[in-house]
Amino acid sequence: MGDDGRHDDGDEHGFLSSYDPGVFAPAAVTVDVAALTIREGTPHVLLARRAAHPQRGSWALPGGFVRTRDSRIGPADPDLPDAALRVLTEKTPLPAEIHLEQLGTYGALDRDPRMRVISVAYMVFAPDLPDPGTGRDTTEAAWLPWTGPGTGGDGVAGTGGGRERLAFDHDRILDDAVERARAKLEYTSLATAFLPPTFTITALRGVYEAIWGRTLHAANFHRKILATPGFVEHTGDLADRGGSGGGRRARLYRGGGAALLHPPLLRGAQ
Amino acid sequence: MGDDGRHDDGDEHGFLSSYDPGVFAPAAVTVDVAALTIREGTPHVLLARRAAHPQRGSWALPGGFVRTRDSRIGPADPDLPDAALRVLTEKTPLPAEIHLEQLGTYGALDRDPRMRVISVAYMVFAPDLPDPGTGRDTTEAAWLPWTGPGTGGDGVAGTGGGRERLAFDHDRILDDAVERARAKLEYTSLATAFLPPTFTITALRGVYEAIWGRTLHAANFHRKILATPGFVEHTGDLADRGGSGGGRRARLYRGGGAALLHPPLLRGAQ
DNA sequence: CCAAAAGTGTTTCTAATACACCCATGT
DNA sequence: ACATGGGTGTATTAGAAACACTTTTGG
Repeated sequence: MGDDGRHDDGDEHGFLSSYDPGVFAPAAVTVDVAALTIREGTPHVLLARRAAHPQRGSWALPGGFVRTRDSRIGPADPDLPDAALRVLTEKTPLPAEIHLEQLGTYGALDRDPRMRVISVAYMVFAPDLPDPGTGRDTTEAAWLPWTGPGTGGDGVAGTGGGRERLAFDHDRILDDAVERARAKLEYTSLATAFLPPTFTITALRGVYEAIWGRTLHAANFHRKILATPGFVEHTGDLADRGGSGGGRRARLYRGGGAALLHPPLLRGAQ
Repeated sequence: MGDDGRHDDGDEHGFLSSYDPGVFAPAAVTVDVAALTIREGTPHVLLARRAAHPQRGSWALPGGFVRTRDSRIGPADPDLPDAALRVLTEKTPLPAEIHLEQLGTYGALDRDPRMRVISVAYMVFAPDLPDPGTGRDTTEAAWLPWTGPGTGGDGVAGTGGGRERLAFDHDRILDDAVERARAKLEYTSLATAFLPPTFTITALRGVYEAIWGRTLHAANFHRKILATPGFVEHTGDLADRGGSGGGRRARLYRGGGAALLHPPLLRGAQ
């Protein structure tokens, strides 16, 4: 912010009142949210059909313009995370505890045909949530599987589990989000964000296997988790038996305090 | 971007021509750059004195508004990294190869007193560069030492090597940048970005020691670097002896192709 | 010769991996 | 009884850390 549009030698108060934002050709600022969860062992993402042009009818990440001042639509967003949560709850109800973090900002001049739109992308990691009903704005929304980088990259729908391409550069944002999630599983306790408040070690392993896309050695994983201080803590309870064919009841854990894991869980060799 | 300010049932072309950005109260978008280097074993950051209000005269990260359309000031920035490099080269000349990456975006409603300013922060990691002359816009700029989180946190200048507080929330951005650099040294080849094209293993170790703020075991570090595939490759040359008291001449290396390190260099125990 | 810095050898210890095995529960 | 999944024991191996030592240079 060293380069101002106006050079003013007056006192600070005089400057503030005479400031004219118009000279900077302000851009529109949006937030887009890549909300990830795990269903049936594969990553899913919350998508919404665009109700308006451009690219009306395409799937897109939930998003919307950042509100910079109070209006009849609603109050201004105090900060960017508030805006991200707001656009997300317009599509689906969220539990009280939700993991939200910034992914990055996308601002190529031509990424939106209307005008320069600079989009601050957020990631949400959530446990398996119910399917969204038709939202407040009557836009269709759904949790859809993410099956690999460039899911819609070749634009072919319905082949090999693919999905049509997302609107704007949202395919790239989504791929960046999954790649970030993969990396953060190694050295943070992020995986617990995909699970309900209490969970089993096997469920935790399922998160790693779904996001990393490969199986892990169950016995060693179990030990490694318990050997990492602060990752999980035992609740004292056992899981009530889930349906199928037998097996010992697993112990229940909840997330420990630690955000960073020492040592990390490396996915190098296996 | 699912929430548009205008609900239009017409065709896409009609929508584009009738679109009115004004309804969204667009924010100003800036880029701010935390350019880091290492001098005499401690991290330094490029700062510029603010030439205009608000906070005129305070040190701040180099920054400026993103140009969203061509004007007499200059052409529009094609993408955000272009804007970051532009505002940085206004303060100091840069070498051809420069490591630039996005840090994050800061958009709290009250972070700038003029209006809502959303700032996309970038990081630059550079080898030791000459002191900037007085820049094109006559703003004073200098490489100043970063001595710890909250360098200016208590607002006291001149005590304990401290520095006055930076403008806006730039102290926080700078601290976030250093913390990110610390983490990335572990699992990427980022450290080489702080060095000239060829360097010695000892110089590489100096980068780790400066950023992590502690000494490392020289012999084990040496072996570990050479055991990490793709981190460095030998040039075949030796460093020409630097001044002081004796010592064997070190081999010269250049950066290898690898961006990610397997295994990582953990700073856990040592 | 001596000090200083680069680089290698070697021992010790810890942690990752693989695999065998026991425990608890459902059918 | 037996299949299934949870959890533990243990041997093997790879890597991290500590320390001694050799090599090469400047004074």
